[in-house]
Amino acid sequence: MEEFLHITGALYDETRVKLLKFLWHFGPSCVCELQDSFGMIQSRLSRHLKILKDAGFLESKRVGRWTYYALKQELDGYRLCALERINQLPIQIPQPSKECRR
Amino acid sequence: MEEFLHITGALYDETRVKLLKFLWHFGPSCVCELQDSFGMIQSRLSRHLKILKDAGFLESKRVGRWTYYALKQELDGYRLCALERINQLPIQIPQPSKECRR
DNA sequence: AACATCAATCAATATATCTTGATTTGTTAA
DNA sequence: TTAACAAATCAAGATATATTGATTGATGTT
Repeated sequence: MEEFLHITGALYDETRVKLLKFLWHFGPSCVCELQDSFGMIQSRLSRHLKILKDAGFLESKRVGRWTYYALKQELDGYRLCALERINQLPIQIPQPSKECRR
Repeated sequence: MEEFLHITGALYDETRVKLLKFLWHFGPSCVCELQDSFGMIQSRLSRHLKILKDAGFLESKRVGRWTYYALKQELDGYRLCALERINQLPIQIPQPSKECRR
């Protein structure tokens, strides 16, 4: 139960849904890129990324000063089902910011 | 997006998850039965049932004084996927109360 | 009609979550 | 070592959700 609520809680936020779709489309991104793309301050994004990571959707890798977040490769049935649904949603996600891609 | 958040919001609550599993196992139930089984007051259950209904999981039918809530027959992909996951969860759900089954 | 029963809704409080700005931690470059 | 940058964490306030008890609405019974 605890894990299920953890997952659904992570999915119950517009920003996090958009982050999942963004990462699906554009691949691993550092926080500062997401900051640029989404026009949100750093602490806000860090928090949402942490929630998605803790819920088992994302993994992170530190490269130098940057931390890259990406969808986990092996998503189980329910998480995958949710992700597929999210990708079908007709929602606008921001474009990746070019200057921050490294 | 709105609908997706509506669905996930409905799933993000322990009582509602248990209600879904209960209704799956024991079929249509009136509010007063759920009241007995779950040991919760009426307004609390009414509210949760309304949320599940509005999110497209339940339908209700009035029979005399009683309102029976039941899982919708035609659940789409994502709702069905969530429901299957819920039924796999190793959680305790209350037994149906015998005196209120009519 | 008067009353009892079942359910929905409302108001108030409690609890949880989100957002922001500031601080702290970790890394790289000068 | 100092400075600059990227990210994580913390504290405070704002917003949303949950719970309770009371009220209202609807149905059935006497």
